[in-house]
Amino acid sequence: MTESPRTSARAVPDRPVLDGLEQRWDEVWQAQGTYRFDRTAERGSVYAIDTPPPTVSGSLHVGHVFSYTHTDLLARFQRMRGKAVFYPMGWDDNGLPTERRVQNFYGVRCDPSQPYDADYEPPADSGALKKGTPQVSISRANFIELCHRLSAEDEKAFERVFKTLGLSVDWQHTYETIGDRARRAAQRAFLRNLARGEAYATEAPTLWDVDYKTAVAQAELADRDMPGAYHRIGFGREGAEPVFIETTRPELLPACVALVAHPDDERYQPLFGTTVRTPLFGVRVPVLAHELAQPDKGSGIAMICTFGDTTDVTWWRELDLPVRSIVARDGRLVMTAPEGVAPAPYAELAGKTVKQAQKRIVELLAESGDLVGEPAPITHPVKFYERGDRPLEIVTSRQWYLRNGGRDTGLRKELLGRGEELVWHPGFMQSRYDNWVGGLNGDWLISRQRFFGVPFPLWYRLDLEGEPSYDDPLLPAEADLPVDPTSDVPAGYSADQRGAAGGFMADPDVMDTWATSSLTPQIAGAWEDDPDLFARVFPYDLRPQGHDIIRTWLFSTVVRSHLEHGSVPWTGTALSGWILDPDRKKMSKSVGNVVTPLGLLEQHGSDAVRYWAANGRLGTDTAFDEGQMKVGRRLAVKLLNASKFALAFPEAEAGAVTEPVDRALLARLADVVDEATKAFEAYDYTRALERTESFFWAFCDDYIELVKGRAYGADAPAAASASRALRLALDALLRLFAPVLPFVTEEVWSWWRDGSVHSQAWPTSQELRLAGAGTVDQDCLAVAGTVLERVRGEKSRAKTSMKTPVLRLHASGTADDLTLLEQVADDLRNACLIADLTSEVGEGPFVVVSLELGEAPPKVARA
RNA sequence: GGACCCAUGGCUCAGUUGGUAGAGCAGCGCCCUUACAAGGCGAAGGUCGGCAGUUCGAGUCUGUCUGGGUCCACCA
Repeated sequence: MTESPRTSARAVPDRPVLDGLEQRWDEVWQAQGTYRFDRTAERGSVYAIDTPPPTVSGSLHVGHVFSYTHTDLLARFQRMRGKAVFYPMGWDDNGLPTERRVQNFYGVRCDPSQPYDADYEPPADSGALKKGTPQVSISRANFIELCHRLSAEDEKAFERVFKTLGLSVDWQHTYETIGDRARRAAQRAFLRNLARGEAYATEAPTLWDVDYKTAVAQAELADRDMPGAYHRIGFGREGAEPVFIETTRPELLPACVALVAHPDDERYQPLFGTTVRTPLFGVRVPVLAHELAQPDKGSGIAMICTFGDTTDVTWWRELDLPVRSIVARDGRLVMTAPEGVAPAPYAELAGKTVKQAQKRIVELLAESGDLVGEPAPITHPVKFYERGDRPLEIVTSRQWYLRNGGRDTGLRKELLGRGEELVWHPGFMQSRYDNWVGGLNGDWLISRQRFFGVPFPLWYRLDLEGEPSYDDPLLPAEADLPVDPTSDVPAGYSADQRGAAGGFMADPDVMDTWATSSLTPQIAGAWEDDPDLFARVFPYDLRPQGHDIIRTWLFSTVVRSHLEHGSVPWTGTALSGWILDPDRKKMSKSVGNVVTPLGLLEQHGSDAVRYWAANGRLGTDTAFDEGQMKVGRRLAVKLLNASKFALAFPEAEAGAVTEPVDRALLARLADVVDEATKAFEAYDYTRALERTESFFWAFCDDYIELVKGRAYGADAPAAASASRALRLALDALLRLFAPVLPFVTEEVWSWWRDGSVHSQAWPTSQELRLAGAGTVDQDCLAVAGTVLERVRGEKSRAKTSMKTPVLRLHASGTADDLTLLEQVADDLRNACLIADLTSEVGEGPFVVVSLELGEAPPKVARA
């Protein structure tokens, strides 16, 4: 492909092409600030978007291209409707994904006990590390430096993809979730939550990832089917047969604190109130009754361990049982047996992983005869951290929580009410929200025992023994935020008092990434930092996002806004669907990594890829379909060529649309504008595109063919009417296509118009009706279409060229039809090469009665 | 176990308030026609997952079943 020659800024190229449009127009848009937010606009004329900050942990994938295009379509429509569009971009670079990427990329591990090394440099061949390369321990500060370094590189790459894709983001409004502004907002919001009693810390059993060594929240859980086995184990009784339980976690036997059966279970009623002895470890545990025990499960009686699953936690709490923990935070069994547990057999398990311990204890139980029969294999769902590799354990630890209605019916109702206030696109997605909020079983655990995150902004006083007092933390002033309590010093203390008796210590934890992400409206809108801006954008108009994170991002954002501002964070939300493999599965990582966004954009062109994305309705999963991209590319090419044709004739004076066909075309286009507008207003960009596209192809195939002869012809007024109508139609069409095909429409616009098409007003039917001289009968186009179709059909059937003349054509229809025919007769003679066009009044619809083809013209070799 | 979405020609999908189905792609045939051959034109191809209802009439409303998919819950 060669670059189209362009002699001046306003000329139609001889051979227009799509290649290179992305770079050329992105540069112009950035230079001219085409998408800059007008921050003098009043709230009423602002359209504010709470853009999803993509996770910066590698590369964007096809799904991003898909859903971010959806947002851009809506943004561009709103902009053309006269709104000042606030369309920021954020980078979600804090949290575990970045840590994991840094670990793998540089082959390092964060060890908070290491001192900072100012001269540390990661290995030069980073990024090509083989799996299993031993990780180098570096300090927390060095680790965080690497997080910043790597995420900054990724963010540059992401920005390039988004610009190539043509997102009309205002790149002057960007933020990072680990940036100062985000940390300040997250800490400020937390301090206010704390002051209002919405945030609290407590020591309790929590779900724990043994690899990441952090607590995780309910919203981050994922069930995975895992192989397991029921082990039937006997518990000894004084002077009676043993009681048999079945468990999938025999390794937790040393942590057993009771047995439990349903109160109505007659088999076990005699045992309630008695005690039994755990095999191997000889601990005396009570047999208790609780409604949660299911008689039909296993043997109907379960062992309660501290802690095997969340039901254990419930039993432990409600039955007021002691703690006998054996699983440490690294996923290994503690070295010392809990009190009362026989040390000898336990010593065989100490230090082993849960998996290893299970293997050994099964051997021990088999040897001792306490294991009955062979373990019965089953497959059962096991809770995982959604990013984790090993099943979650439950450990007791001190954690921060934020009230989210999980333990408070009143708050839960209010939050359901907020969901009701939102306009959901599509509407059925609200049930996801309702399901989730209705099913919450605890408050939101917001603390993480990690490094690259927003630290909790507080310190604890140390008493004279050096023990922290958690009840009255030392808090920073809001004006001092953000703070890092591990390096900053609380007011009234000096740095050398850190960790000293009578001094202070930092809260060691960072916030859950969602605790920051839930504040994206506040961060992007510069809450408190720039009250003027915030007032112009909040509450936002739109939250676009994936439907998989309704329970996390969407819900948590509603929670924060409800607590802090007493309102919804936005008035509407648009949920994009998944990208599916050609075999209808969710787009797999492997495919997603092979098909890189930039590669796609380069191969098909951004407009073509956007066209494919625009065909995916909100909330609907869409197949990854390069065929659709080819169709989109063809559409863009067609737009270039049709525009070139439409602009080939001299510009006529205003009001020169006189011919019925021309006026009918504009009238039909006016209807299309109305439909597209209505669809876009309802967030149905797909329908808007479909209507526009359908009109456009008819415009090319029928209308242009019909008026071509007249436009080239010598009848000046008639030619002027065609030229004028072509330009009016093109003008409106370019604007209708502009949200979907920003590059090609801008290119064509630049051939004959000033400014950017993206700054123009969205077309209205009114302007077309005015230009097209009011209401006209569109049916002459239908009559012409009937003739065109028939003539093409006959020529095709006769396997002859479209240049073959029609000697005679005879049509029949109502008197009205024949009047319409008369209006288009000249154009039809030109377009179809009809020598003799006759008609008669007849019954029924307009129809071509007969036609006779002439001789095909001699084939002439083209130059 | 609870909730939600989907099921229309080989493939991907339209079908707005109910009136006997539309498009694109693929396949097939034809055409170098002065905007367009990485193009254009044309013909063919479905009775709308099954069943039962409401209705004069249902792809389009109700119930039910089947088959996909998703979310949540359970997970001794």
